[in-house]
Amino acid sequence: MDSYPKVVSQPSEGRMQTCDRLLDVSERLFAERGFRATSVRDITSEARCNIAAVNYYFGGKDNLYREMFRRRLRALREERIESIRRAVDQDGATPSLEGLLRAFITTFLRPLADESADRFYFQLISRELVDPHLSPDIFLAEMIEPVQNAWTHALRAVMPDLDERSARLCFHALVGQLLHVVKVQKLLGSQGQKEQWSAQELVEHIVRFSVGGIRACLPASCP
Amino acid sequence: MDSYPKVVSQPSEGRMQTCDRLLDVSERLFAERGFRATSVRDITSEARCNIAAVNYYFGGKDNLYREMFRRRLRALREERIESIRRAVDQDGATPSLEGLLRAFITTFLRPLADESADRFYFQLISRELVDPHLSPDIFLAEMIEPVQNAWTHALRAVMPDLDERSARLCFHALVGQLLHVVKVQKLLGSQGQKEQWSAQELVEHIVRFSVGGIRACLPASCP
DNA sequence: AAGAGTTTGAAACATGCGTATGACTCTGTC
DNA sequence: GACAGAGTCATACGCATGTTTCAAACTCTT
Repeated sequence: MDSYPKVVSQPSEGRMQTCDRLLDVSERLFAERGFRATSVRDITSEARCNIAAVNYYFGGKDNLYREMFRRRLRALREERIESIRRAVDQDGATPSLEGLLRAFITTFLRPLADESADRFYFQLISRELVDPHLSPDIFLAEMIEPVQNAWTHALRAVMPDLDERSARLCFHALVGQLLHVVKVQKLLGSQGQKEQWSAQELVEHIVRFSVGGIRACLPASCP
Repeated sequence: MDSYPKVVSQPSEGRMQTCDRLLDVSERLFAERGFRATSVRDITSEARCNIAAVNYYFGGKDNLYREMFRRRLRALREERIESIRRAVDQDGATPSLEGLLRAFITTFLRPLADESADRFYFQLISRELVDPHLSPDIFLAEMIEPVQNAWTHALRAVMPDLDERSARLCFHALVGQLLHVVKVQKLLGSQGQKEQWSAQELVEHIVRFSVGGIRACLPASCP
């Protein structure tokens, strides 16, 4: 599409290329401050390069944002779908609802680990959902829809009596919990708040809550 | 605190005062576009007054935002707490979990009605959670904490076997669902998406899901 | 009617923004 | 050694922003 140098030379260079530093720094700053609150000067300053580099490599701030976002989107999506798939046909015979949930939740929260390369991506997605700067179908078509489809399909394999509309609603109920709990956790942490939860505790709670929630959505009560 | 005119004269004037027009317009624009993307010129232009009015009445853009936010905060909080209280001791005898949930969810979603005076407030809160522009304790102390306390208290009255930590987590799970489902609904609506849910359907689903979720968080399984 | 106090108005100010330009350095090729 | 091209740099342009200024217009009391 565009004809900017992008990553022309192979990444064999020992030192990090300007292009990658821009992507890394902008990922962190966009996540921490948001798109508009992050200036090109902030980014290039922290990336130790000239202002013109953004336009030279990406052709503008918007394109930098888009490329930064796309960079991790595919990998993250595939990781989630793959984890769903594995949870369904892991034990061959009877996959459990709880196993499916635990697998998805764990994978979903993995980027929050402190050492994770995409630990800023979570905040970035939260921002993009509330205040989109990408053409909406990018995130919808390349993330939400595929994952939702995989999950809904897996869920209905585990619980055939659940109708599809309910299954999709359950998916959003689950994702809503995940996004919100992380947000609240961070909000309470920034304050000198006493009440906190460990990651382990959060996962366990969401698993239990969602197992109960999904079971309750069955037409009649069954196992 | 500040010594700006604020609403000095009584609101007996037939025509709307500049001050109120500024609050109304800014509420809508801040909700639709976000804080930074809304300029003072945009606001004063739509409010049909001079740019200087914002600084004259509020002393700056930030204060306008804060006052606009505070204006509805107390009423909304009291409405939610009151609805919780009413749900608990309505029938005198045994309040039901489902009744408590339905009451809270309905009240929570009420501002989304098209004619509601605070129909923009929902989006505003979503934005403020992800990208805060108020000192954090304002929203935490004047909204989240009081409502969470009321709800947790009511929930434990209905289900005494539920421990407090779980009850608080259940609260956030519920709010997370509510905020996210609205977001997704809007996202799908902006696209030419086939799948949509009616407000009625959403409420019913969240009630069922949450009733099941909360029951599943009990230490041992009981009625 | 006069004058004090309040509210509006047009214009300007300083700042920060995204982007563009042209010169410079470095590296590899002939 | 000359050349070409990629990358970097300081700098500047045009524009939008929040805020300020100060005079004009209005409102109300006396």
